[in-house]
Amino acid sequence: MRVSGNTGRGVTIYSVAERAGVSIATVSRVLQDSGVVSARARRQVLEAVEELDYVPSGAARSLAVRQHDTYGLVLPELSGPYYSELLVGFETRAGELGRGVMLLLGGARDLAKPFSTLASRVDAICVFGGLAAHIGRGTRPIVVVAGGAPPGVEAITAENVDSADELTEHLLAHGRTRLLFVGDTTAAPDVLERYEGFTRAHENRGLRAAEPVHVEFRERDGIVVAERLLAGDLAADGLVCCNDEVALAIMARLTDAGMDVPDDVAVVGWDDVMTARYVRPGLTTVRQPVHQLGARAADRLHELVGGAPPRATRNVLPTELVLRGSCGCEEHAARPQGATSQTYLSTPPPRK
Amino acid sequence: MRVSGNTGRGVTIYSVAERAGVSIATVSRVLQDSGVVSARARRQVLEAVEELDYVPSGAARSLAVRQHDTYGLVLPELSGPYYSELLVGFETRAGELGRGVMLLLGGARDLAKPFSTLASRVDAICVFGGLAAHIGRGTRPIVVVAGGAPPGVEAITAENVDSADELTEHLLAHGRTRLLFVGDTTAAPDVLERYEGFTRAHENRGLRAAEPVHVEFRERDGIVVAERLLAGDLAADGLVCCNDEVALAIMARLTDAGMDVPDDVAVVGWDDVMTARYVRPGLTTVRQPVHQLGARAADRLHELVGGAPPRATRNVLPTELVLRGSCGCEEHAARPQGATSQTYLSTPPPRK
DNA sequence: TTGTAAGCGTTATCAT
DNA sequence: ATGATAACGCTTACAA
Repeated sequence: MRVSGNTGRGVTIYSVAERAGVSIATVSRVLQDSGVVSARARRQVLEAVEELDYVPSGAARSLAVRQHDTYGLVLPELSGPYYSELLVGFETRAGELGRGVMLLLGGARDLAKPFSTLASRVDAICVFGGLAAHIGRGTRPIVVVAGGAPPGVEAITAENVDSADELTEHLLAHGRTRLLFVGDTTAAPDVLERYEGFTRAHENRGLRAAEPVHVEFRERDGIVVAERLLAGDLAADGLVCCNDEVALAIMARLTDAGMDVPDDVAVVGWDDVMTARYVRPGLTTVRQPVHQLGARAADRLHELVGGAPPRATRNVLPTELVLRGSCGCEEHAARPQGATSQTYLSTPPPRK
Repeated sequence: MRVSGNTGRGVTIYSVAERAGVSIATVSRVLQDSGVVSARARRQVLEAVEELDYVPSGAARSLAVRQHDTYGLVLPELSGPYYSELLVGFETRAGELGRGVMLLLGGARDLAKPFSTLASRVDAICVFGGLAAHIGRGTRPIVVVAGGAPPGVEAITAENVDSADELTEHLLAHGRTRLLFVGDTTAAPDVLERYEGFTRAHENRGLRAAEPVHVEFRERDGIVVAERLLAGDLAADGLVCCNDEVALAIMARLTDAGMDVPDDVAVVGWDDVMTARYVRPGLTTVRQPVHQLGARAADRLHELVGGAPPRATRNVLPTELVLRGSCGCEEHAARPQGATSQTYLSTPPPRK
């Protein structure tokens, strides 16, 4: 039988109770704002808390209420605005729901151990599509964001096929005849879907789409493609790139070597990064509702934890084309650098 | 007296023990890899874990070991590469130390409650400079990163005064005579330090520095400054901006209006964002060791939790100037867009 | 309105 | 090598 419970050195709820001259139950009540407490008791407890500089043990609370009040987020990295915005959306919504966020970054390391450690500390987990394979056994509620999910696991993703189709058709309509898709379709489900749209646009015109040019996501990978183009190893009058970083790197290298974008070759990308509206010509790209993606994920986790059944159908959020000069659109070509001349193919959302 | 301990619905260490035909102590031993366990027992436990899809309770563990094995990170936002890199550095190092990371984003909301909730769930906290005021009472080990810390609290920051001095002197050496500092010196300690360097460079030449032009951090704020310049409300032949976003926005708007950068006015910034090397002229800027800043913070937290005494002296990390065309450097001015023509004033670190 | 006491699911100390 | 069992610090019926 415990007498004071205040055996250790740390200041606990027992210390506070003792100092305030009340029971630990009362302390808990005022701190949780639950139950009824006399003004006098409340004041004394608050005073004691202040004087003792008391910080409750989240672990003890979690254990007692059998809930961590924390959601986990697993991302591969944090370069560029994409992941950051996803994270912000997630964290913001989680905060609104009164939940904390534990972050796990994929990097190169083996995720198995970190992942299960994470699972032991949170109520539910949101994992980024490309990392879905790392998911262990399905004890915690999980949603996969931006990518395919194993059967039974809920998925939330931005629309890819249609916008890729639309973007490709746009290039085709500009009179381009030899389009290349640049991106590793095996690396991420998103990229594969974009290639599908690329293919579909060709088929709709009775054309046959070229095989994808597999490259990674980074700037240096774009350079490589540009070099191959310049060397004649690759031929194209239009490039549909898996993201803006690659697109921008290609554009820069090509321009650098004396080629003209979009006259010699049109270049388009995905993400609408900041640089896209600062380069000349502006980069035509696809803007994704990344913030909402994150927010939606947090929402769904919350509902799942609350006992809601997982959704069978994929949760798909609409994207929008941002037309600037790099695709060959005349009206944007002449604008000087820095002008944010652009056309939205769907209603632009308010920039947060 | 507890009989099975397995009263609830969840699968606990008791369920595993029962299924494996051993005691919970043995289960704990094999899971923690502590103590000696027979191969047979180990196998049975592992099997039971697998079959039951057992996820340990991090809360219970934390309570027992009186440690969360998690560090908190408090940031104001996540726009641009600055905060992201800080976060990545922090998370990476924390991961290496076997610690999880809980993230709290400042935004507009009141941080008091979220902050103390965070404090109850982690062993130590790293808070970004501008948010230092939100720190409650000092129960947990804390480090402040990129900014001033209250007395007694450890601080880690990038060098600001010297590099600002150097950058300003560089502009002065280019023959510029009317320099303006653009940034809110009251918003962040970092900005104030940069203005100090700006002032010092002037004093070293017997000149008097102009008062700072107070603006926020964002692109739109840069636009405002550019408009004032164009309207003649402000006069300058050189702009030292508190960050690249503002600098780029100004440059773009000015160029747009027919002015020439750097001929009419030189523009420099801070952070070396991606766009800085894609615009023409390239933006001269200061690169900060943000990743290391984060990593160092995680390291220090770890040491503090381990019982090390807080350091009295500020931990200052060196920065480097990145010279491109926007400051008036001839050799970079002529390079076509996209070329990463630049000069480092100190050894460039390997890009991670 | 307040207090008592039974959990919550681990770890770790003793015995055995 | 293994098993009881006492913490760990909190929440929450249930009593008073």
